[in-house]
Amino acid sequence: MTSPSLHRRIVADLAGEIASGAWPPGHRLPFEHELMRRYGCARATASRAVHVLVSQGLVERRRRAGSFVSRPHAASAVLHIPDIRAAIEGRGQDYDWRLLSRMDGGGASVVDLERLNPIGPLLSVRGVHLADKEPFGLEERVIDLAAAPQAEAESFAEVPPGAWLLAHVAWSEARHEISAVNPDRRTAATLGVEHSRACLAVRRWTWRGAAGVTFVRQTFPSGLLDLVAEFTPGAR
Amino acid sequence: MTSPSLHRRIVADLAGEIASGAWPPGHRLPFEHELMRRYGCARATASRAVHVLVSQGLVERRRRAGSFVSRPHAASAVLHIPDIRAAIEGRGQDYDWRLLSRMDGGGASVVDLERLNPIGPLLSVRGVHLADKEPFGLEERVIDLAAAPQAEAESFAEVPPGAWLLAHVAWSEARHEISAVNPDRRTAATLGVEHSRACLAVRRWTWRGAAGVTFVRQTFPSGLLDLVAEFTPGAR
DNA sequence: CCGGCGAATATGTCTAGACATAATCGACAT
DNA sequence: ATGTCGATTATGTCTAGACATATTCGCCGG
Repeated sequence: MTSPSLHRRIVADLAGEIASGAWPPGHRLPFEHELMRRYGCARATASRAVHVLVSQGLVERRRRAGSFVSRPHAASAVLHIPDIRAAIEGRGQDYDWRLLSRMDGGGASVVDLERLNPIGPLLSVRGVHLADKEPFGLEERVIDLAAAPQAEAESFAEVPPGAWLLAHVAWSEARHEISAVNPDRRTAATLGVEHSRACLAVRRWTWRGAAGVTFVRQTFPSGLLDLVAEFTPGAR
Repeated sequence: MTSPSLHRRIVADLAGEIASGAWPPGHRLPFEHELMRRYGCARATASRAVHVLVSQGLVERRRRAGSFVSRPHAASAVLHIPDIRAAIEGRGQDYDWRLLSRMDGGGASVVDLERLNPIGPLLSVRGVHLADKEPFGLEERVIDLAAAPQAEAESFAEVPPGAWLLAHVAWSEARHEISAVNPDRRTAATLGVEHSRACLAVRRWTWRGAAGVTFVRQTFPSGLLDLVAEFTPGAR
């Protein structure tokens, strides 16, 4: 047993009480002065430990009142955004990208584009992710050329736009909406599935500040891709 | 303009440089001593500001080398776990819960149950969430009675087990898997939809430490429920 | 019984130090 | 060229204070 640092030990002790259920939501933590006494440390150290728990969402603090185990735990989890290439190769299959079309203008619904709030001319890219040459997922993407001017010179014939954007464009905010859909006629034909086949649809908007960077709609036939979200307090 | 606190201002300034793209991934932040000079503060204050960015995942620090804008940004987002009742009432509809069955033992696939790692006897609950008396989603749940002994005395005829568990049982870890499925015959009949109708399926395992608390499989016909995940650096 | 006011108190923020530690860099020797 | 070693340096951790500020609680008067 190494001894990392005192404030980490305090964090671990307090988190343990919470995780075990001994301190239920709403329970008041020991005051900083009590922690000082218990661990023989300065107030800054006790305070820092409790702040770590606050930043993890485990604890809420109120002046004069104290620190409390927070309730809403259940409301969120960390969603792992899959890298499609990695997901396919993780299944032991070969990854390929096939560009279907690349054109100026916005090839998405008006509602979706409005939410993006683009400021410049748009570029639309449509293509298929392939696993062992079989369709794995359809990608329909709109890129704001004001946010990613270099995209104009990129054909996206070899490199899927998702990977390209990740490497070339900074962004600060993203929103994902996940739903199940029956594919429309064109999507079903492209993916080689029936209209009746359930598909997982991910729509993602990406912004830098208030300005839209890109919107993408990805459609995966059922069974090919699972999205995973986890909640683990100590993580990060 | 109010002036909140100095370290918050430093955090905001640094985060702004990162969000704007001015400091790309890999860029080195100013040293703490440089921040002390620039803001006229003590080192602890500068250090605290950078630590906040670390806890947000925006920055990584290496001794002697300095602090750097971190790369992997894209890999995760915060998934909002919907409260089904709130989702339905948010649509302006009335919420209802109809219990279909409540029995001892595990009514789920062996694989799903193994992952749960239950330690006590199991209770299975099956029921439907209703919006304006129409089926909204099917819930099939397994509860480990060792983790939630009070569940034995609860009929779940009035209260859906999700809400009940949230209020009565503490947990520390959860895993969600989201997929699109075509409902099997029984599920389709219960939900009043065709087998061809795409459905969103959420499977959720909940643990306290290593011991399983509950496993649930929820199935929603397409169009009724969207899952939303967001990435916002300053959030929390 | 209720409402307002003041005192007590826990956290919020910050300073000015101190010593510890790991990583880097450069000088030096091989 | 290459490898070793020690000095340097930036962060890691912590102390012992200080003043600020929001809440709560109890007292007291109406």
